[in-house]
Formats: sequence, structure tokens, C-alpha cells
Amino acid sequence: MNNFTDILRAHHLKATPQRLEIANTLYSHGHVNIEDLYETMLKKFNSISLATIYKNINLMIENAFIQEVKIPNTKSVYELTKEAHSHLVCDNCGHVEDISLDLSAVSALASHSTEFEINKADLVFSGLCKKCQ
Amino acid sequence: MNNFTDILRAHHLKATPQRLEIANTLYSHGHVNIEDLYETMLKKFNSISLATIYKNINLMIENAFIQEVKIPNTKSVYELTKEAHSHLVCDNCGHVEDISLDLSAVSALASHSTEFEINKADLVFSGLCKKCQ
DNA sequence: CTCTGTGCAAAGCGTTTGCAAACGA
DNA sequence: TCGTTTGCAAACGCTTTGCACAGAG
Repeated sequence: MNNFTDILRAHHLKATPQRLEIANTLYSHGHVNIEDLYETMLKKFNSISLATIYKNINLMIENAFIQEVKIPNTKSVYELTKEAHSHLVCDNCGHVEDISLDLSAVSALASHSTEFEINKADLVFSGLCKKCQ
Repeated sequence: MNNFTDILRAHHLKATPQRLEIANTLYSHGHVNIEDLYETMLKKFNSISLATIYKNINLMIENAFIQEVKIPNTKSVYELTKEAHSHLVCDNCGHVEDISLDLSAVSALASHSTEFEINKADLVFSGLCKKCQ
């Protein structure tokens, strides 16, 4: 019984092979879109259905086990939930990288001038990764 | 001949009443999603088609006249292109507000540690607006 | 054994496309 | 007038749903 099995059960979700493979794929790839996830899953489950992928992705999002990352001009990718962080996306190859940044100063500024009560900050940088420059 | 007419023509786009109304709606509302834009447009053009809205939105995005803002957990909204800025979204009422923030420091940090060549930063704060707190 | 999850096929929904008629320049 | 744009209807692609069977606990 591995880690993902425990987490799934903690949410009263059965640890099916399909779910564990989704978790493993997200873990090893970091960020994947639905299409790539489906392609990857097909290698281990030759008759897996897209419906199963969608049902599980939605279920795991509801249980805060994974998160959707919306990216300008492209499809969303999904990642395992971890501490708050920002993203960098390469406009050329699509590579997505995480970065931990302290946004408390800008958040405070934004909060003060707008009187919003801020509880989340989604920041996505676009540009060119090292390889694509 | 107003301002939007000029801008449209500068992009070799005909200044049709439908296009001018899209521009005016974005101007007066600030941020609108497709559905709301369609509802608003219907008041002036009772037989306007969603296809026309989509065609024009896409055309205007291609011409950098307007921009899509992707928001976590909701539909995208569209806004007239202006200087770079960040957004605040109210999780309760959906209100979207602009804010001008200096992100050069965080961008520099992100760029240095990842070796990305950053050329854009999309930042969306989520929380509660003053009215909804 | 029971109830949840899977896979399939069909339905749903938002978006795009093709085309004839209308319109802007 | 000529090329572009509109509105309609059909097509599309992605996502969701219903249901019978399979599988986890």
C-alpha cells in the first residue's frame, strides 16, 4: 500500500489501479493535460476510457487531491496539490515549471488598494525555457 | 467616427455596428464572458448570432485589440487590451477588478532561478471583494 | 457480498465552419 | 460594385451522463 492509496482512502475513494496510475503519472510528469494523460494511461490500460479519466480527474479535484492550472493560449494542465507556488510556461515547447515565490508583498499591495480579502494568487509567467531560447 | 472605428480600420477590419457594440460593451463593463456579452448584445441586435460574437472575439484577439483572461474555476472573461496589469476576482459575486502592480522583482527572481526568458506575467488573485466580505 | 468504479455508447454543450444574403467602403 | 461580414444551420470536439458489468473492500 503506497502513499497515494492512503490519500485516496482518506477521501473515501477506492484505490483502483486507474486512479493510482493517474496519481503516478501526475507525480512523474509534474504537469499533464487530459490528452497526454490519456495517452500515457493507454500504455498501461489498453481499454481505459476517457470517461474514466474525466470522472477521476473531477473527483480528485473536488477532493483537493489535484489541481487544474489554467494557462494562457493553451489547454489546462493538472498537477498534484502541493504548497502554493507559481508557474512558468514555455511558449515554444509547452514545458511547465514550478517556482516558489513570496507574493506576500504584492498581495498586500493589491489587498490594500482594492479592499479585497485575498486568499489565493495564481501567477503564470510565459516566455522561453532555457532550451528554447 | 469614434475611437473604436479608427482602431478597427487600422487593423483592416470593417467597423460594423456589431463590432462597435462589442468594443463598447467591453469598454463599459470592463470584463465580460461570452454569455454575458451575447445577452448584452441581444438588447441592441435582436437577431445577432453567437457565431458572430465568436468570430469577432477571435478576430479581435488575433489583432491584439482585446484579450482573454483565464480565471480559476470559472469561464474566461474578455477585456480591451491596455497596459499590463493583474486581476482580482471575487469568489462570491464574480466581480473582476484590475490592478497595476510592479512584478519586476518577482519576475527577476523567477527568471534567475529557472533561466526562463520571461516576457509576460499573468496574475489573478482570488478572494472576496469589499461588498462580499 | 455490497457498493463503488469502469468502459462503452449516447447525449450535451460550447465553439467553429460553410454558405447565401446583407452590408460597409 | 466588390470583398467582407452577418446569421443561420450543421458540424465539431471536448466533456458528461446512463447503464450493465467488473472489481475493491
